[in-house]
Amino acid sequence: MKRQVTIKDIASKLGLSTSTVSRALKDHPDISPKTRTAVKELAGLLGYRPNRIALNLRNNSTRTIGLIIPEIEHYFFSAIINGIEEVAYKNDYSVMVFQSNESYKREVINTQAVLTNRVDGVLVSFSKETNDFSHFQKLIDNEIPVVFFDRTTEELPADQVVADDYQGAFLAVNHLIEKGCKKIAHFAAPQNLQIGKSRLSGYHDALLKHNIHFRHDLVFLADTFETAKKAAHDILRKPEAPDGFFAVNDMSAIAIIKAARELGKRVPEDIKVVGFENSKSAAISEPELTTIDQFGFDLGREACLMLLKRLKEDDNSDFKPVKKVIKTKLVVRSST
Amino acid sequence: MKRQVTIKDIASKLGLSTSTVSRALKDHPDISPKTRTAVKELAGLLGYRPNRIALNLRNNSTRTIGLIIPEIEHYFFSAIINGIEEVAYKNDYSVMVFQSNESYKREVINTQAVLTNRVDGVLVSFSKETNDFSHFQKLIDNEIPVVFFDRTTEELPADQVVADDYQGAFLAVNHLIEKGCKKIAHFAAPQNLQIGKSRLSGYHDALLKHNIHFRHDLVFLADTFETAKKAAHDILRKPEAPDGFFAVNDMSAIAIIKAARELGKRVPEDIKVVGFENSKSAAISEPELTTIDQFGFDLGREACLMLLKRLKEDDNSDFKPVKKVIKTKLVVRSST
DNA sequence: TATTTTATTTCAATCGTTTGCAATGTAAAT
DNA sequence: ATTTACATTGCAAACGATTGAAATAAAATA
Repeated sequence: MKRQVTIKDIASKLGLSTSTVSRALKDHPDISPKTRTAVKELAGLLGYRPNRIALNLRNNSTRTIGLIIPEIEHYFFSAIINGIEEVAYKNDYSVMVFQSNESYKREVINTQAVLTNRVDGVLVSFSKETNDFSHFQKLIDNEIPVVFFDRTTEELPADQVVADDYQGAFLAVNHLIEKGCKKIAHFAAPQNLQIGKSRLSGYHDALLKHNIHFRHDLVFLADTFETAKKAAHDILRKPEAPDGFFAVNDMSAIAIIKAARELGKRVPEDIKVVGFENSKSAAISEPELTTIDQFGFDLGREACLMLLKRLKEDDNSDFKPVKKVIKTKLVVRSST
Repeated sequence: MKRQVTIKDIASKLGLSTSTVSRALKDHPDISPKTRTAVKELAGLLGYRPNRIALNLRNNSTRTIGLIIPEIEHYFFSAIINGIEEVAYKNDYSVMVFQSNESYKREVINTQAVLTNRVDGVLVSFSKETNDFSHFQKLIDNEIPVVFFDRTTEELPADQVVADDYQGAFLAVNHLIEKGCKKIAHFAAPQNLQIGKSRLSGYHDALLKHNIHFRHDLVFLADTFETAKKAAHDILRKPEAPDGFFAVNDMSAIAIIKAARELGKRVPEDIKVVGFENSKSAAISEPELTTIDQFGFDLGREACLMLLKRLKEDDNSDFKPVKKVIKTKLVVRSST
């Protein structure tokens, strides 16, 4: 690696001390106009750039945010990263990305990586496998601000940003009922995830509102394309199959539509389907998918803003976790 | 921020010098077994973690890779990031992500950010707007290894990893011809991008092979869903509309299918469509899209491996840029 | 016992920048 | 001409860890 131009180089070339150069570069009033311009000129000429690493060491801060996320290759998460990066960029922060790949073990390693990299703060959406949160507690113990988004927990004293999952689910199921569905199934996420619970309870309460009996045997654990396709096949083959489906995400919903078509059922005539996410794929599927917009970009933005706010606070002795809820929206398309 | 435990704390608590502690922690043979175990024990007790920032400064290296990418919210790029992060993770590197959002201006700023953050190397796929590469040249001038992927240029002395765009395009168009298409249109990417050129020439040569005359008026600049949808609408309404379409990416291809359906044309009976990417959406569209698999994950892996290899080299006086081409594959589905 | 060898440990510089305080120089005030 | 004030600049320590060279201690040899 080529040696970068340092403040020392400028100093010696000008016969000055490093302190003077340092002050000149940042317009310290003590420095005479002559030396200031001379320093700045030479700095420009040599292409001097302050060494961030040295500053990091001195200031004990890296202006870097760590992001721990299940998988990037998922529209919702990439939308969130987009929002995060946008805010970070505007505030002159950089983002380090760590994928857990839905693995608890890897997530623990990620938290360590985030620590060794001495990031200023961390944004987390944890893996489906995660039930123990002590690795995140360790971050908090190190006084590194943590903001959870989407996949969050109440067990830790940390800020949260989530979509209004309950409201979204309620809207979705309410919509199905209004469209005439009598028997509505729910393809749910694992119940260790708060989003799994909230969406299930939104489903539950929407049924309740319309005096439809909640049935445990209409709730299925199926939150990926593959599992949902398989489950939908089984369910739709039965005589008394549901006429409405509320899936915990778009991929599962699309899998249901695919399965229905394969079995010769028409969507939305025979069965109606609502997803959750409003991904690109939702607008592409045939018929186009009615879904709940989760506003991933905004969620990312808010999470990052919240973290930056924490980073500005100097005193966190009276820390009170804040929970921000992003309203969701029903997007009606032709699958209902 | 809580002060972290340092080597100094351990030293003073044990009545030793920092040098001894440092050596003890890394099993230096000079250190006596007694002190070594004592140091290690206390280090474990206090939860000592070496300060990476201090090491960064000393070693003038951050074990960090900068990634400059047009947009994360695009399946192909997120697949690439996934591959990159995988390799980086395994080699104990971290990845900093910078989006250009297809903006030249922002891309220039990104290269500056990458410099100030003192990353060890950079992976780049440049924006559609980029025609001038001097900002990347600046990275190279600073002796920061740069590897370009997907969107690359021959103008700079840097490694490249690309999909075999020519071959992919050739396969796609050849397939359309074999399926009986007589008049094949191409929805192309901007021609300042190498991928735009290569895919066009693959299209051109496949026609040539089958003695089909290449017609300029069958090539359209349309590489997004919106532009493609609009173009397809216009084209398909004409009397002598094409019976085959080769689109530069899946989104454009899906837009063509959507437009065709809206105009009452059947796919694949009336027109056949091939995309490029093999995104999640390709498997979801109706009919499912025949496409070229670009192996984004592998492309990301290879690009990162290539960069890491460069980082290991100490002497780059006889630098010879390497270009790695990832073979593509035709994935036949029901749109042809 | 004196001297050499060997095993441990410490000193001090280094990485690049910042900053409180001391030191220098110069011009104004006495 | 001497003191005072003020404007500039330099010194040195600090951030945390590493490392060549010097220093000390202990053990081995003569």
